[in-house]
Amino acid sequence: MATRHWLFKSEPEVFSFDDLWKAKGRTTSWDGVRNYQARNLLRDEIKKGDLVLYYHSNADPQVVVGVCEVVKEGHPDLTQFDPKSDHYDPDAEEGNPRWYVVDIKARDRLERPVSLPELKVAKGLDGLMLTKKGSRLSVQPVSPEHFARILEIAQEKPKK
DNA sequence: GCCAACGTTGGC
DNA sequence: GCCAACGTTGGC
Repeated sequence: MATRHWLFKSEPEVFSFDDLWKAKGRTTSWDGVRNYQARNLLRDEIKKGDLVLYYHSNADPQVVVGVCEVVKEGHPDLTQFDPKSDHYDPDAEEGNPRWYVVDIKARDRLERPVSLPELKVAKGLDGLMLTKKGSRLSVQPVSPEHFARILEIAQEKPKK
């Protein structure tokens, strides 16, 4: 199957691309997703070898900063069973997990971060979910064309 | 800090 | 099953 492409949002205050870069093996489990649409993608759609754009939301500025690779496909998010976790879900049953993660490994830092305003005005990114109004999904599909275009923009000089 | 957009919950 | 109330996300 062809490699597919995704975009994951993270608040850098919580877990930045630098944090991932410094993590053991530059790898982390993408835990804490508590939205069913995103869960379905993590559990069913996102495959080993897929590529992920790492996006900093709720940041100043909001930027795409790096590329990661999926190194482990959907498996249960253990934080749902941990009462001490912020992501604890009292309704999740052992043996019948409700929430899933994939593991991602940081692969490349972009030449430069590409900001949300740039993505909005860039040519060739029509229909990108990230720039749609009201699009809050924290795990989003990205078309191969859009993915390539964003990497290309990162190679270009920043526009003021 | 505000608030629009959207998702979830729960009463009926 | 409807929908109002509430909670969260995330841009501004």
